[in-house]
Amino acid sequence: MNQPPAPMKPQTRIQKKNTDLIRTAALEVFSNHGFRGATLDQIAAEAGLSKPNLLYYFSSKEAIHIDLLSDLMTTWLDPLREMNADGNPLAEILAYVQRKLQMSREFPRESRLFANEIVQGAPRMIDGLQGELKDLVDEKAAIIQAWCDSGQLAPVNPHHLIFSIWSLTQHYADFDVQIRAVLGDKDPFDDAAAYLETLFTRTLTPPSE
Amino acid sequence: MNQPPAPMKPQTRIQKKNTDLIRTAALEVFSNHGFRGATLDQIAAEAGLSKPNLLYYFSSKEAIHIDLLSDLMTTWLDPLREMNADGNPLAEILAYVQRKLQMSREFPRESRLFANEIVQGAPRMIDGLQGELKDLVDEKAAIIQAWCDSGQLAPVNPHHLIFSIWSLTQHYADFDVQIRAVLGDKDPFDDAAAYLETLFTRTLTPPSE
DNA sequence: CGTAGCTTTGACCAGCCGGTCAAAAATCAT
DNA sequence: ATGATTTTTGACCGGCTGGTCAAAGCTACG
Repeated sequence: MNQPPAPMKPQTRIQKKNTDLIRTAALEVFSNHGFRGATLDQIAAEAGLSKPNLLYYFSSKEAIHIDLLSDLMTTWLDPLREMNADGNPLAEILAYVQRKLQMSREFPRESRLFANEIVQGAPRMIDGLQGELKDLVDEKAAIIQAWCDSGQLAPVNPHHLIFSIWSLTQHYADFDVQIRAVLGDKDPFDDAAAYLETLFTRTLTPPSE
Repeated sequence: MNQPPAPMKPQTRIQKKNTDLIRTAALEVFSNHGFRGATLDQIAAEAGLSKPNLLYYFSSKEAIHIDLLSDLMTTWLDPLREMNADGNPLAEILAYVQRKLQMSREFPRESRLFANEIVQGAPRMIDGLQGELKDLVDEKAAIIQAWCDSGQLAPVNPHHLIFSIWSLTQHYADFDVQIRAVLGDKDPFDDAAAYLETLFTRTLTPPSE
């Protein structure tokens, strides 16, 4: 049989090499231009392959995009999963903030891919958002609520706390151009880390008394 | 002479009506699909005009987009311009936060148009970012710095404070889909307003002593 | 070395999309 | 009313883009 091995795990070494090449190239192009703005020719050029060769490994442009997004959803939530109900509340949250900021620094393409998709209504992610993501957020929000109730954290709306962490950290990847336009080309991440540490410490430290 | 009146101010009543129709339609389509994802046919349909008719009023698809963006840049910065060096520092900043959040609530399309453009590297806005926007931000950052120095605000990095206000407020427009996926379809803005009030109050209230 | 299966590609296609144009329709000035 | 001007549109075009296909090249293995 001659069937392109698109949806299943790659098997031969050359299949693994080329699907990885394609994923990397597609991430670069999709994150810079969005789904509709990206072309298969661009992705092929970036990957150093011919266009029909891309379509030998993935059945369509959309298949590549979906492949990237489904990978992304899980890895993107990993830092939140690590938040531990048994740790020190403030330390756990500050560590989560720093992990998330670190992801914006190391993986800005992934962040922008995500942002592009959400801003345009997440047509290809809505299921994941309402399922995996909502469940995890609700679970962690309950933990934060418990921390507030026990007086270990100053009282806050737990869901909006999580939204604010996403917002503030991803902003440094997604709006990178704007930030550099204002600050010049100096790397903003060290200052950002210090600022966010201060902001969340002041917001969450319970009133000493 | 027969010259399309595209770049100058509309004159006849019918010109004003149709350019406004087109702007409204284009805002809807561009904000939902991005520049590349939007088509002239979509915009024409949304405006209730024929495609050649669009191009009678605007010389190209890009001309419509640029028209929207240049309007946006100034109105988007208005809330920041209103921040008054002579007012009460904390109150001034909290009022700015609420104005900006209100804009996300009332004009989510404008916010998403802006976000789409920035995330993809702002190819058509970079000049405005490095000019008008940078100048205004530097000016207001100096005011905030003075407030911190005089002890009226807790010390913070002024530029990153401004970034955080942008990030947190625009998030509720740009990532609306994600927020509603987690919270359900209940309007999140009232809770957001309360949360942001708390967050910035705690962050900026100087240590009482 | 031969061959069976995996990989690569040049040539091609149909549909879409931004944009043009000439002519028709509507509007306006007198 | 009527001629001049503005507005509208159907028909069309060339280039791009996602995707196909058959044939050629390559690899692994007996």
